[in-house]
Amino acid sequence: MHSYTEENYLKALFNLSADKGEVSANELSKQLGIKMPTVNSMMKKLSEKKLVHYESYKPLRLTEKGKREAGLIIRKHRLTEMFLVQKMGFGWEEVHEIAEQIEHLHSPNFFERMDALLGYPKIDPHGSPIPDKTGKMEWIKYEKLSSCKEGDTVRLAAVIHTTDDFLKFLNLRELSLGVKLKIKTVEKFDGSMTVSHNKKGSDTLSHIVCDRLLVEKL
Amino acid sequence: MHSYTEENYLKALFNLSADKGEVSANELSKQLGIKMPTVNSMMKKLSEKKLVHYESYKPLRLTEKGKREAGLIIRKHRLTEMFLVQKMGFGWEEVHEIAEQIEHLHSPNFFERMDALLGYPKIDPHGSPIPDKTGKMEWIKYEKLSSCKEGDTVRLAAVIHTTDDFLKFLNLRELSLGVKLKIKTVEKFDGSMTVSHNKKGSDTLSHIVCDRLLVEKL
DNA sequence: TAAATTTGTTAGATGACTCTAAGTTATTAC
DNA sequence: GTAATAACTTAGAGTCATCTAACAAATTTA
Ligand SMILES: [Mn+2]
Ligand SMILES: [Mn+2]
Ligand SMILES: [Mn+2]
Ligand SMILES: [Mn+2]
Repeated sequence: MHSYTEENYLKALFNLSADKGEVSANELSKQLGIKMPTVNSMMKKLSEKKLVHYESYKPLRLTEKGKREAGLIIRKHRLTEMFLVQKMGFGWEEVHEIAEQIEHLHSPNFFERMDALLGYPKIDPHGSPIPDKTGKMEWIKYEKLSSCKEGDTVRLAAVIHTTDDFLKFLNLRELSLGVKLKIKTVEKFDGSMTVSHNKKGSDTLSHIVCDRLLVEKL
Repeated sequence: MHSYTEENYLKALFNLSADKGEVSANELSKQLGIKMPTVNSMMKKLSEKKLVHYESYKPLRLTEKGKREAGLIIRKHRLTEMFLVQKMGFGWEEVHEIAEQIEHLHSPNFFERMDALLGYPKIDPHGSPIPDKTGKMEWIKYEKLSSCKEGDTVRLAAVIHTTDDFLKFLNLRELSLGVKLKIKTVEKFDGSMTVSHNKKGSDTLSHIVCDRLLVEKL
């Protein structure tokens, strides 16, 4: 088994290298709030454990084993978030901090039970895919709202870069997953959008907001 | 906040000193599976933090602050066990190990929510009292089944020294909390009892078993 | 009460994770 | 293409929780 600390490095590596497949020690250091020399020695350690490919002055890459282990931790994180929202009545803005702790519990039974009680969910409360029991994650390709055009009708499918503040902002506007949006206007000069949403009136969303909302075109 | 480790020392001190109000470093060492010198230095540390009264060669005593903090950890442990049984469908023999980990989570909201969903329970699945939000615990005085007499009718109220094995043993005999027992015979020479229980026939329970069952006389 | 045993303490070391300071290599800017 | 900057590595140290070995005090046994 890996330590709490090692698990956090693995998770950060997984999340940061999601697109390019590699990360710089620098990014990792910033993400974790841990100084470079510390990260450096942990990378050597994870390399010893065959979880990370480490070569001096080269970007970091998770091994297949590393990806699998990281996927399993993310699985626990996301199952937990789903459980907290669906079964314990928390808001989607409240669950991340709690899941950060619960993801490190060692109890296959506990997570099995959560999974079963939730009916084997495929996504978490923020629309992120839940890795399967082997640590594999199915990427669902959504579009950013910011890349949609006037007249498009879309369904809100996921949010990215979720912070409490951002999620509370969405709560206020009743923007939750599954909501249907019609794009009324797109401002040329700042990329802000006016969208109408269900029975409610219309809202104007800044480019920054639209960039963090993933949608499915209808 | 206290570390995971410190919390485990506090909890062990609380449980071991429940009756006499004090513990020897030796008992504590055995309970935790940690060698004496380690315990010794931790006691000095907890003494610095005003959680333990420490004097060389004297028994250890929790301070009022120490009792309160320990009570709060035990509260989290027992609320968790109750949640796992009542809301997640675990058996009473499965929950202790999981609760040992969850009791260390730092999230007032999480435990508040558990408490509310459970309807503010006063006892855990093994019949142990759940300390209140100030860490205070109401001791309920039950009798040991082993101290009851032929002809007594009692209700099973709690189990002590609960191990998985013992709880599974009780499961097989359908001995769960609340069950009504009538004491048919008590063997003089070994203290074993024959009890009849609800519709089911009667069971013979060894003295060791009877000594671990707490009952309420009816 | 003196000896033997148990319990508690001190000293010194280790591994895990973190840091700062000081170098080294790679990248970017001019 | 050199100089400046950024990224990375090495060296050395600190904290926390643990250990073993050796010694001291208290308790038990005879
Ligand atoms: Mn999260
Ligand atoms: Mn999430
Ligand atoms: Mn327990
Ligand atoms: Mn416990």
